[in-house]
Amino acid sequence: MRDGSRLPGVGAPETEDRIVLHVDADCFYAACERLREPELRGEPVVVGMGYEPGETGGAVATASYEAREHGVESAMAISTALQQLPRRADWDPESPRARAETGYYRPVDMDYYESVAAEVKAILQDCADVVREVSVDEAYLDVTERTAWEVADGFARHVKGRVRREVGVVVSVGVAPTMSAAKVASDFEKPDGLTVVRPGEVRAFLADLPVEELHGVGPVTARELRSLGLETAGDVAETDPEPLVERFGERGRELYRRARGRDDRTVEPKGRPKSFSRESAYDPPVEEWAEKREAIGTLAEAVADRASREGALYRTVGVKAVTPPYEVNTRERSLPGPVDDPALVVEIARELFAEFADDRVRKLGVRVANLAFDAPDQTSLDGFAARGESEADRGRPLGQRSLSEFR
DNA sequence: TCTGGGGTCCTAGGACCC
DNA sequence: TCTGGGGTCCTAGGACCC
Repeated sequence: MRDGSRLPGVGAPETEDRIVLHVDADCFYAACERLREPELRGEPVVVGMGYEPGETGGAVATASYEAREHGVESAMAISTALQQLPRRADWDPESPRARAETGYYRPVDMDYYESVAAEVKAILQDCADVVREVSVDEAYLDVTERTAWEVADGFARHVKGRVRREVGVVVSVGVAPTMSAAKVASDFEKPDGLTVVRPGEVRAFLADLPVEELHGVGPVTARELRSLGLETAGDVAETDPEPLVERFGERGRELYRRARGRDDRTVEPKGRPKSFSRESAYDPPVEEWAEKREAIGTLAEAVADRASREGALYRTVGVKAVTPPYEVNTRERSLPGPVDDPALVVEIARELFAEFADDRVRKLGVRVANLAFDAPDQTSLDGFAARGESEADRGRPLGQRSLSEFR
Protein backbone atom coordinates (compact mmCIF):
# COMPACT_ATOMS: atom_id res chain seq x y z
CA MET A 1 0.00 0.00 0.00
CA ARG A 2 1.41 3.35 -1.05
CA ASP A 3 -0.54 5.61 1.26
CA GLY A 4 -3.31 4.22 3.39
CA SER A 5 -4.78 7.58 4.25
CA ARG A 6 -5.68 8.42 0.68
CA LEU A 7 -8.26 6.94 -1.62
CA PRO A 8 -6.86 5.86 -4.96
CA GLY A 9 -7.39 8.51 -7.60
CA VAL A 10 -8.74 11.07 -5.19
CA GLY A 11 -6.98 14.35 -4.59
CA ALA A 12 -3.35 13.49 -3.95
CA PRO A 13 -2.27 17.12 -4.18
CA GLU A 14 1.46 17.50 -3.72
CA THR A 15 1.33 19.66 -0.65
CA GLU A 16 5.09 19.39 -0.27
CA ASP A 17 5.43 21.39 -3.43
CA ARG A 18 3.36 24.33 -2.25
CA ILE A 19 4.71 27.40 -0.53
CA VAL A 20 2.02 28.91 1.65
CA LEU A 21 2.22 32.21 3.53
CA HIS A 22 -0.09 33.04 6.38
CA VAL A 23 -0.18 36.80 6.94
CA ASP A 24 -1.67 38.05 10.17
CA ALA A 25 -1.75 41.70 11.21
CA ASP A 26 -0.63 42.41 14.76
CA CYS A 27 -3.35 43.94 16.97
CA PHE A 28 -5.00 45.12 13.81
CA TYR A 29 -7.81 47.26 15.25
CA ALA A 30 -5.41 49.03 17.59
CA ALA A 31 -2.94 49.49 14.73
CA CYS A 32 -5.69 51.13 12.66
CA GLU A 33 -6.59 53.48 15.50
CA ARG A 34 -2.94 54.49 15.66
CA LEU A 35 -2.86 55.21 11.96
CA ARG A 36 -5.43 57.95 12.27
CA GLU A 37 -4.41 59.00 15.78
CA PRO A 38 -0.61 58.88 15.95
CA GLU A 39 -0.63 60.08 19.59
CA LEU A 40 -1.71 56.53 20.45
CA ARG A 41 1.62 55.09 19.30
CA GLY A 42 3.51 53.48 22.15
CA GLU A 43 0.51 53.86 24.46
CA PRO A 44 -1.83 51.16 25.79
CA VAL A 45 -4.81 50.98 23.41
CA VAL A 46 -7.99 48.97 23.95
CA VAL A 47 -10.58 48.61 21.18
CA GLY A 48 -13.96 47.48 22.47
CA MET A 49 -16.98 46.04 20.71
CA GLY A 50 -20.34 46.99 22.05
CA TYR A 51 -18.42 49.80 23.73
CA GLU A 52 -19.43 53.47 23.75
CA PRO A 53 -16.93 56.17 24.71
CA GLY A 54 -17.24 56.94 28.39
CA GLU A 55 -19.35 53.84 29.10
CA THR A 56 -18.30 50.54 30.67
CA GLY A 57 -20.23 48.01 28.55
CA GLY A 58 -18.87 45.72 25.86
CA ALA A 59 -15.88 43.45 25.47
CA VAL A 60 -12.28 43.81 24.34
CA ALA A 61 -11.86 43.18 20.62
CA THR A 62 -8.16 44.05 20.54
CA ALA A 63 -5.68 45.13 23.17
CA SER A 64 -2.31 46.55 22.13
CA TYR A 65 0.75 44.85 23.60
CA GLU A 66 1.18 47.80 25.96
CA ALA A 67 -2.38 47.23 27.24
CA ARG A 68 -1.74 43.50 27.59
CA GLU A 69 1.12 44.27 29.92
CA HIS A 70 -1.49 45.68 32.25
CA GLY A 71 -3.47 42.46 32.17
CA VAL A 72 -6.01 43.43 29.53
CA GLU A 73 -6.89 40.48 27.32
CA SER A 74 -8.94 39.85 24.25
CA ALA A 75 -12.64 39.03 24.94
CA MET A 76 -12.40 40.44 28.46
CA ALA A 77 -15.34 42.58 29.62
CA ILE A 78 -14.56 46.28 29.25
CA SER A 79 -15.58 46.77 32.87
CA THR A 80 -12.85 44.33 33.93
CA ALA A 81 -10.31 45.90 31.59
CA LEU A 82 -11.03 49.31 33.12
CA GLN A 83 -10.09 47.96 36.53
CA GLN A 84 -6.72 46.81 35.20
CA LEU A 85 -6.19 49.86 33.06
CA PRO A 86 -8.29 52.98 33.72
CA ARG A 87 -9.07 55.41 30.96
CA ARG A 88 -6.46 58.05 30.26
CA ALA A 89 -9.31 60.53 29.80
CA ASP A 90 -10.40 59.92 33.39
CA TRP A 91 -6.91 60.27 34.80
CA ASP A 92 -6.57 62.72 37.66
CA PRO A 93 -3.07 64.16 38.19
CA GLU A 94 -3.81 64.08 41.92
CA SER A 95 -4.49 60.34 41.93
CA PRO A 96 -1.90 57.91 43.24
CA ARG A 97 -1.99 55.95 40.02
CA ALA A 98 0.63 57.04 37.52
CA ARG A 99 -0.40 58.41 34.15
CA ALA A 100 1.46 55.56 32.54
CA GLU A 101 -0.92 53.14 34.26
CA THR A 102 -3.82 54.34 32.13
CA GLY A 103 -4.79 53.72 28.54
CA TYR A 104 -6.87 54.77 25.58
CA TYR A 105 -10.25 53.13 24.84
CA ARG A 106 -11.86 53.28 21.42
CA PRO A 107 -15.03 51.69 19.99
CA VAL A 108 -14.72 49.28 17.05
CA ASP A 109 -15.02 51.09 13.72
CA MET A 110 -15.24 48.28 11.19
CA ASP A 111 -15.73 50.53 8.19
CA TYR A 112 -12.44 52.23 8.82
CA TYR A 113 -10.58 48.97 9.51
CA GLU A 114 -11.95 47.52 6.30
CA SER A 115 -10.66 50.49 4.34
CA VAL A 116 -7.18 49.91 5.78
CA ALA A 117 -7.47 46.16 5.19
CA ALA A 118 -8.31 46.81 1.54
CA GLU A 119 -4.91 48.48 1.09
CA VAL A 120 -3.17 45.54 2.72
CA LYS A 121 -5.11 43.03 0.63
CA ALA A 122 -4.17 44.86 -2.57
CA ILE A 123 -0.49 44.36 -1.73
CA LEU A 124 -1.04 40.70 -0.88
CA GLN A 125 -2.86 40.14 -4.19
CA ASP A 126 0.10 41.70 -5.89
CA CYS A 127 2.51 39.32 -4.15
CA ALA A 128 0.72 36.00 -4.64
CA ASP A 129 -0.77 33.60 -7.16
CA VAL A 130 -3.81 32.94 -5.00
CA VAL A 131 -5.03 34.75 -1.88
CA ARG A 132 -7.61 33.53 0.59
CA GLU A 133 -8.87 36.26 2.86
CA VAL A 134 -9.85 34.69 6.17
CA SER A 135 -10.91 37.80 8.02
CA VAL A 136 -10.26 41.51 7.99
CA ASP A 137 -6.74 41.04 9.33
CA GLU A 138 -5.67 37.64 8.08
CA ALA A 139 -4.98 35.89 4.77
CA TYR A 140 -3.33 32.84 3.22
CA LEU A 141 -1.18 33.28 0.12
CA ASP A 142 -0.04 30.60 -2.29
CA VAL A 143 3.29 31.91 -3.54
CA THR A 144 4.67 28.71 -5.03
CA GLU A 145 5.25 30.32 -8.42
CA ARG A 146 6.69 33.50 -6.92
CA THR A 147 9.53 32.21 -4.80
CA ALA A 148 11.51 29.13 -3.74
CA TRP A 149 12.25 27.57 -0.37
CA GLU A 150 15.87 28.71 -0.40
CA VAL A 151 14.77 32.36 -0.49
CA ALA A 152 11.36 32.10 1.18
CA ASP A 153 12.41 34.15 4.19
CA GLY A 154 13.55 37.00 1.94
CA PHE A 155 10.26 36.84 0.08
CA ALA A 156 8.29 37.01 3.32
CA ARG A 157 10.42 39.94 4.46
CA HIS A 158 9.59 41.69 1.21
CA VAL A 159 5.84 41.26 1.84
CA LYS A 160 6.18 42.48 5.42
CA GLY A 161 8.21 45.47 4.29
CA ARG A 162 5.74 46.51 1.63
CA VAL A 163 2.79 46.36 4.01
CA ARG A 164 4.65 48.35 6.61
CA ARG A 165 5.94 51.00 4.21
CA GLU A 166 2.84 51.39 2.08
CA VAL A 167 0.11 51.04 4.72
CA GLY A 168 1.89 51.49 8.03
CA VAL A 169 0.70 48.23 9.54
CA VAL A 170 2.88 45.50 11.03
CA VAL A 171 2.12 41.90 10.06
CA SER A 172 3.45 38.57 11.23
CA VAL A 173 4.12 35.96 8.58
CA GLY A 174 4.35 32.19 8.67
CA VAL A 175 5.72 30.23 5.70
CA ALA A 176 5.12 26.50 5.40
CA PRO A 177 4.16 23.81 2.90
CA THR A 178 0.61 23.58 4.32
CA MET A 179 -2.04 26.05 5.40
CA SER A 180 -2.33 24.75 8.94
CA ALA A 181 1.43 24.86 9.55
CA ALA A 182 1.68 28.35 8.04
CA LYS A 183 -1.06 29.48 10.40
CA VAL A 184 0.78 28.17 13.45
CA ALA A 185 4.05 29.60 12.15
CA SER A 186 2.66 33.14 11.82
CA ASP A 187 1.67 32.98 15.47
CA PHE A 188 5.05 31.67 16.55
CA GLU A 189 7.01 34.90 16.89
CA LYS A 190 4.29 37.52 17.08
CA PRO A 191 4.46 40.50 16.99
CA ASP A 192 6.39 41.37 13.82
CA GLY A 193 7.14 37.68 13.44
CA LEU A 194 8.62 35.76 10.57
CA THR A 195 8.84 31.98 10.81
CA VAL A 196 9.71 29.64 7.97
CA VAL A 197 8.95 25.93 8.30
CA ARG A 198 10.41 23.95 5.44
CA PRO A 199 9.01 20.76 3.96
CA GLY A 200 9.97 17.85 6.14
CA GLU A 201 10.28 20.06 9.21
CA VAL A 202 6.58 20.50 9.91
CA ARG A 203 6.02 17.65 12.31
CA ALA A 204 9.09 18.50 14.35
CA PHE A 205 8.09 22.16 14.40
CA LEU A 206 4.67 21.33 15.83
CA ALA A 207 5.76 18.58 18.21
CA ASP A 208 6.32 20.65 21.35
CA LEU A 209 3.30 22.93 20.97
CA PRO A 210 0.43 22.55 23.42
CA VAL A 211 -2.64 21.10 21.69
CA GLU A 212 -4.68 24.31 21.87
CA GLU A 213 -2.24 26.04 19.57
CA LEU A 214 -3.38 23.82 16.72
CA HIS A 215 -5.96 25.56 14.59
CA GLY A 216 -9.37 24.06 15.31
CA VAL A 217 -8.61 23.00 18.88
CA GLY A 218 -10.56 25.11 21.33
CA PRO A 219 -11.06 24.81 25.09
CA VAL A 220 -13.49 21.86 24.85
CA THR A 221 -11.34 19.75 22.55
CA ALA A 222 -8.18 20.65 24.44
CA ARG A 223 -9.71 19.44 27.70
CA GLU A 224 -10.79 16.19 26.12
CA LEU A 225 -7.41 15.64 24.53
CA ARG A 226 -5.74 16.18 27.89
CA SER A 227 -8.09 13.67 29.45
CA LEU A 228 -6.76 11.22 26.88
CA GLY A 229 -3.25 12.08 28.03
CA LEU A 230 -2.44 14.17 24.96
CA GLU A 231 -0.77 17.44 25.90
CA THR A 232 1.17 18.42 22.81
CA ALA A 233 0.82 18.18 19.06
CA GLY A 234 3.60 15.62 19.23
CA ASP A 235 1.50 13.46 21.56
CA VAL A 236 -1.39 13.65 19.10
CA ALA A 237 0.89 12.77 16.20
CA GLU A 238 2.15 9.65 17.96
CA THR A 239 -1.14 8.34 19.32
CA ASP A 240 -3.43 5.77 17.76
CA PRO A 241 -5.86 7.82 15.64
CA GLU A 242 -8.85 5.50 16.07
CA PRO A 243 -9.93 6.72 19.52
CA LEU A 244 -9.68 10.29 18.18
CA VAL A 245 -11.96 9.43 15.28
CA GLU A 246 -14.42 7.75 17.64
CA ARG A 247 -14.51 10.74 19.93
CA PHE A 248 -14.34 13.62 17.46
CA GLY A 249 -15.44 12.14 14.15
CA GLU A 250 -13.86 13.54 11.01
CA ARG A 251 -12.40 16.40 13.03
CA GLY A 252 -10.42 13.84 14.98
CA ARG A 253 -8.96 12.41 11.81
CA GLU A 254 -8.01 15.87 10.54
CA LEU A 255 -6.49 16.79 13.87
CA TYR A 256 -4.33 13.70 13.77
CA ARG A 257 -3.23 14.35 10.21
CA ARG A 258 -2.41 17.98 10.87
CA ALA A 259 -0.46 17.16 14.00
CA ARG A 260 1.64 14.93 11.73
CA GLY A 261 2.20 17.82 9.37
CA ARG A 262 -0.28 16.70 6.74
CA ASP A 263 -2.96 18.98 5.32
CA ASP A 264 -4.29 18.58 1.80
CA ARG A 265 -6.21 21.84 1.65
CA THR A 266 -5.14 24.21 -1.07
CA VAL A 267 -5.35 27.98 -0.92
CA GLU A 268 -8.62 28.94 -2.63
CA PRO A 269 -10.17 32.38 -2.84
CA LYS A 270 -13.07 32.83 -0.47
CA GLY A 271 -16.47 32.15 -1.99
CA ARG A 272 -19.76 33.87 -1.37
CA PRO A 273 -21.02 34.27 2.17
CA LYS A 274 -23.38 31.56 3.45
CA SER A 275 -25.36 33.61 5.92
CA PHE A 276 -25.84 37.06 7.39
CA SER A 277 -26.81 37.75 10.97
CA ARG A 278 -27.29 40.52 13.46
CA GLU A 279 -27.48 40.15 17.19
CA SER A 280 -27.34 42.26 20.29
CA ALA A 281 -26.84 41.62 23.98
CA TYR A 282 -28.83 42.96 26.92
CA ASP A 283 -27.56 43.51 30.39
CA PRO A 284 -29.71 43.20 32.39
CA PRO A 285 -31.71 40.67 30.34
CA VAL A 286 -34.95 41.89 28.75
CA GLU A 287 -38.27 40.43 29.79
CA GLU A 288 -40.91 42.75 28.30
CA TRP A 289 -42.49 41.17 25.24
CA ALA A 290 -42.99 44.54 23.57
CA GLU A 291 -39.32 45.33 23.95
CA LYS A 292 -38.21 41.98 22.57
CA ARG A 293 -40.70 42.23 19.72
CA GLU A 294 -39.34 45.63 18.84
CA ALA A 295 -35.73 44.45 19.03
CA ILE A 296 -36.43 41.44 16.79
CA GLY A 297 -38.00 43.78 14.26
CA THR A 298 -34.98 46.06 14.23
CA LEU A 299 -32.52 43.18 13.90
CA ALA A 300 -34.60 41.53 11.18
CA GLU A 301 -34.72 44.73 9.17
CA ALA A 302 -30.99 45.24 9.54
CA VAL A 303 -30.28 41.71 8.32
CA ALA A 304 -32.66 42.02 5.38
CA ASP A 305 -31.08 45.33 4.48
CA ARG A 306 -27.60 43.84 4.58
CA ALA A 307 -28.64 40.94 2.35
CA SER A 308 -30.24 43.34 -0.07
CA ARG A 309 -27.13 45.53 -0.22
CA GLU A 310 -25.05 42.44 -0.92
CA GLY A 311 -27.40 41.36 -3.68
CA ALA A 312 -28.42 38.22 -1.83
CA LEU A 313 -31.76 36.44 -1.75
CA TYR A 314 -32.41 34.17 1.22
CA ARG A 315 -34.51 31.09 1.71
CA THR A 316 -34.10 30.52 5.45
CA VAL A 317 -34.85 32.85 8.34
CA GLY A 318 -33.65 32.06 11.85
CA VAL A 319 -33.64 33.55 15.31
CA LYS A 320 -31.45 33.12 18.35
CA ALA A 321 -32.44 33.63 21.96
CA VAL A 322 -29.88 33.34 24.72
CA THR A 323 -31.57 32.79 28.07
CA PRO A 324 -29.91 32.87 31.52
CA PRO A 325 -27.61 31.50 32.65
CA TYR A 326 -26.30 31.13 29.10
CA GLU A 327 -28.51 28.83 27.12
CA VAL A 328 -28.38 29.30 23.37
CA ASN A 329 -31.65 28.51 21.59
CA THR A 330 -32.05 28.67 17.82
CA ARG A 331 -35.12 28.30 15.62
CA GLU A 332 -35.27 28.55 11.86
CA ARG A 333 -37.68 28.10 9.00
CA SER A 334 -37.06 27.60 5.31
CA LEU A 335 -39.20 28.97 2.52
CA PRO A 336 -40.07 27.22 -0.74
CA GLY A 337 -37.85 29.59 -2.71
CA PRO A 338 -35.37 32.44 -2.25
CA VAL A 339 -36.82 35.88 -1.53
CA ASP A 340 -35.80 39.46 -0.83
CA ASP A 341 -38.61 40.52 1.47
CA PRO A 342 -37.75 42.50 4.62
CA ALA A 343 -41.33 42.47 5.91
CA LEU A 344 -41.37 38.69 5.66
CA VAL A 345 -38.11 38.41 7.59
CA VAL A 346 -39.63 40.51 10.37
CA GLU A 347 -42.80 38.45 10.37
CA ILE A 348 -41.10 35.06 10.42
CA ALA A 349 -38.55 36.16 13.00
CA ARG A 350 -41.33 37.26 15.31
CA GLU A 351 -43.25 34.02 14.81
CA LEU A 352 -40.17 31.95 15.55
CA PHE A 353 -39.42 34.04 18.55
CA ALA A 354 -42.93 33.75 20.01
CA GLU A 355 -41.81 30.57 21.76
CA PHE A 356 -39.54 32.72 23.95
CA ALA A 357 -42.10 35.46 24.50
CA ASP A 358 -42.17 34.89 28.25
CA ASP A 359 -38.46 34.24 28.76
CA ARG A 360 -35.87 36.67 29.91
CA VAL A 361 -33.22 36.93 27.24
CA ARG A 362 -29.71 38.26 27.42
CA LYS A 363 -29.11 38.08 23.71
CA LEU A 364 -31.30 38.23 20.61
CA GLY A 365 -30.32 37.47 17.05
CA VAL A 366 -31.77 37.20 13.55
CA ARG A 367 -30.15 35.38 10.67
CA VAL A 368 -30.82 34.72 7.01
CA ALA A 369 -29.23 31.77 5.23
CA ASN A 370 -29.48 29.57 2.18
CA LEU A 371 -28.39 32.55 0.18
CA ALA A 372 -28.68 32.90 -3.58
CA PHE A 373 -26.94 35.77 -5.28
CA ASP A 374 -28.24 37.96 -8.02
CA ALA A 375 -26.37 37.65 -11.25
CA PRO A 376 -24.29 40.79 -11.81
CA ASP A 377 -25.90 43.66 -13.73
CA GLN A 378 -28.49 42.32 -16.11
CA THR A 379 -28.93 45.21 -18.45
CA SER A 380 -28.41 43.34 -21.71
CA LEU A 381 -31.10 41.40 -23.52
CA ASP A 382 -28.96 38.36 -22.97
CA GLY A 383 -29.01 38.81 -19.25
CA PHE A 384 -32.71 39.51 -19.27
CA ALA A 385 -33.45 36.26 -21.05
CA ALA A 386 -31.29 34.29 -18.67
CA ARG A 387 -33.01 35.91 -15.74
CA GLY A 388 -36.47 35.12 -17.05
CA GLU A 389 -35.58 31.48 -17.37
CA SER A 390 -34.13 30.83 -13.99
CA GLU A 391 -35.97 33.30 -11.77
CA ALA A 392 -36.56 31.68 -8.38
CA ASP A 393 -33.92 29.05 -8.85
CA ARG A 394 -31.01 31.29 -9.67
CA GLY A 395 -27.98 30.09 -7.82
CA ARG A 396 -29.59 26.94 -6.53
CA PRO A 397 -28.36 23.50 -7.33
CA LEU A 398 -30.86 21.57 -9.41
CA GLY A 399 -31.12 18.86 -6.81
CA GLN A 400 -32.69 21.23 -4.34
CA ARG A 401 -35.74 21.83 -6.47
CA SER A 402 -38.90 19.87 -6.24
CA LEU A 403 -42.16 20.11 -8.10
CA SER A 404 -44.09 20.73 -4.92
CA GLU A 405 -42.47 24.15 -4.67
CA PHE A 406 -44.21 25.32 -7.80
CA ARG A 407 -47.79 24.52 -6.96
C1' DT B 1 -13.01 34.40 31.88
C1' DC B 2 -19.78 34.86 33.73
C1' DT B 3 -20.26 36.17 28.26
C1' DG B 4 -19.62 40.86 22.14
C1' DG B 5 -20.80 40.20 17.31
C1' DG B 6 -20.31 38.01 12.92
C1' DG B 7 -19.27 34.05 10.77
C1' DT B 8 -18.09 28.65 9.33
C1' DC B 9 -18.44 23.77 9.62
C1' DC B 10 -20.02 19.38 11.67
C1' DT B 11 -23.32 16.12 13.72
C1' DA B 12 -27.50 13.75 14.47
C1' DG B 13 -32.33 12.57 14.10
C1' DG B 14 -36.50 12.72 11.45
C1' DA B 15 -39.10 13.36 7.10
C1' DC B 16 -39.48 12.00 2.67
C1' DC B 17 -38.24 9.93 -1.78
C1' DC B 18 -36.91 6.10 -4.84
C1' DT C 1 -48.05 -6.61 6.28
C1' DC C 2 -43.49 -6.06 7.12
C1' DT C 3 -39.28 -4.53 5.66
C1' DG C 4 -34.18 -2.87 2.63
C1' DG C 5 -30.76 0.54 1.54
C1' DG C 6 -29.35 4.97 -0.22
C1' DG C 7 -29.86 9.80 -0.69
C1' DT C 8 -31.21 14.63 0.35
C1' DC C 9 -33.27 18.17 3.00
C1' DC C 10 -34.55 20.37 7.29
C1' DT C 11 -33.78 21.67 12.00
C1' DA C 12 -31.26 22.28 16.51
C1' DG C 13 -27.25 22.37 18.80
C1' DG C 14 -22.29 22.64 19.45
C1' DA C 15 -17.43 23.84 18.69
C1' DC C 16 -14.50 26.96 16.86
C1' DC C 17 -12.44 31.18 14.66
C1' DC C 18 -11.36 36.21 14.50
